[in-house]
Amino acid sequence: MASVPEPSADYRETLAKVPIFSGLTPDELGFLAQRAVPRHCSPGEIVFGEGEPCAGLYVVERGHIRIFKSSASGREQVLSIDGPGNSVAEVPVFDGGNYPASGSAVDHATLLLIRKQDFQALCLEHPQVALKVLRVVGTRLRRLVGIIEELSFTTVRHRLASFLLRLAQREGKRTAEGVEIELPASNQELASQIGTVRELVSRNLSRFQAEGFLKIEGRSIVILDQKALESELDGAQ
Amino acid sequence: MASVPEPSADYRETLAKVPIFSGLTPDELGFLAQRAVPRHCSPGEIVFGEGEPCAGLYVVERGHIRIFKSSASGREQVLSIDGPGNSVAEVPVFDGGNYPASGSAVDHATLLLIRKQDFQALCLEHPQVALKVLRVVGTRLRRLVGIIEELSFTTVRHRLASFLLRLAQREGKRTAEGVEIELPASNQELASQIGTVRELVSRNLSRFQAEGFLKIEGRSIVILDQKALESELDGAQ
DNA sequence: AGCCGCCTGTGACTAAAGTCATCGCTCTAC
DNA sequence: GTAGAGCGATGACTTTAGTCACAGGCGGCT
Repeated sequence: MASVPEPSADYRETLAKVPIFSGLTPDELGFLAQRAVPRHCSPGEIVFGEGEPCAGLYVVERGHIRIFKSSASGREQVLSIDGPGNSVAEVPVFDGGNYPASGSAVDHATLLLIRKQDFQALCLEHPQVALKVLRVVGTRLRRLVGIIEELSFTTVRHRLASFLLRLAQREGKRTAEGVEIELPASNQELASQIGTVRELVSRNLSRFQAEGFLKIEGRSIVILDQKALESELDGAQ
Repeated sequence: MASVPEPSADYRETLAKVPIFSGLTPDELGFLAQRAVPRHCSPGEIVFGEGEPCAGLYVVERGHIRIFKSSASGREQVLSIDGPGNSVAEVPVFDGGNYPASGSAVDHATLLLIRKQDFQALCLEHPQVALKVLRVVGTRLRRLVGIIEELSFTTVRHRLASFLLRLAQREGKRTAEGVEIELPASNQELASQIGTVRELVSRNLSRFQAEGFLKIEGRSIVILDQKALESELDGAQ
């Protein structure tokens, strides 16, 4: 039964790994750790829903959180996926509004909730923390601008190519044939990450395969001709 | 020659009106005002270009700044338009990166540049300033999420309807027939604000007119049937 | 085994989005 | 006035996106 961590584990270790808390002393981390509310989520579970009042900020300890918008007709658009060491929902903590999008757990995830008022107090005492949050939010904002750019200027084919290349760069394994990458759990999920529907993902993947750019092996893919995929990008339409 | 303001005007007044500086004392405002670099821009002039290193944050004193992305093929996507009292380019000041998008003056605009290091110093001394910046950035982030939502889930027709209604709500004048609003200078410009091309704006406006929703009178429009326009929104497709 | 739920892949279709070319209007410069 | 630039409207067309329907595969469960 080694699977359960120490019952009343100290969260300091987790918090110390989070960039926005990197400048804090052990005491200060302890203060936060004491007040943090742990939460476990099963795959698919909603962590917070769009429009709900904001309880606070979540720090991801284990697993991944998917931030997304959903439409009336059931489509979803993923805004970001955050893993261990990331924080999510920093924004509504500061502007007082509700959550602007929903968050769900991708896999089994462990989170720490830092309550709004605790966090604001911390920022007033430690201005560097606020500056670090600004940096994190800045990155988030850049990512959103990137999504807008892709949605506004490019085709599904282009976005898929760029998605695959990004995956390859981050977690691709070099093999004899080419770079092997692991696709998201389903085409539906991939579709919501690049802003389209399941069918178009399937079709465009097949087409890439037919063109000899890649080889599909179930949920993993081998990129055979990376150059060709890259050349899909510069036309930028 | 009354067009030129006092040569060495004090910028404190301007800065005092900016939300992020609202908690500062006159002395502190004076400190900033002394270091601020004034800048005048003519209509269409580029204030900063995407990818350029960030000099600092701009406060809009007069006129309007248009923040936008442009594509290789010449299309543009407007991210926001900020007027007097707003600040622009807060983000790259904090994350150290380059400007994520370009900024251009819509009309004759007067700006104050607050240099990066001055502003960071201010935030460290006055944590509340950082918190206020976070609030502003939060608003910006929400707006971007809104754009993504519209681009990803809706049609041009829908976005146009929602754009007109937003305009009507903010600056519409009630008349006997309906609400009168003033369109952006050109259809091209309107197109980049809702993420499409000139022709589709023209066509969809005509179509709305043909359907009796509105009446086009040059660059201004009278919304005759607001309910009808609103009902374009809920289908959310 | 047999059924169910969930996923993929595809063909056939509709409907948006975007492109291209053209016409006509208006304003400005000369 | 006249030529040219710039913009709007519009028709004809191409391309892309999205929808619908259905066939099959795979795994879990009873």
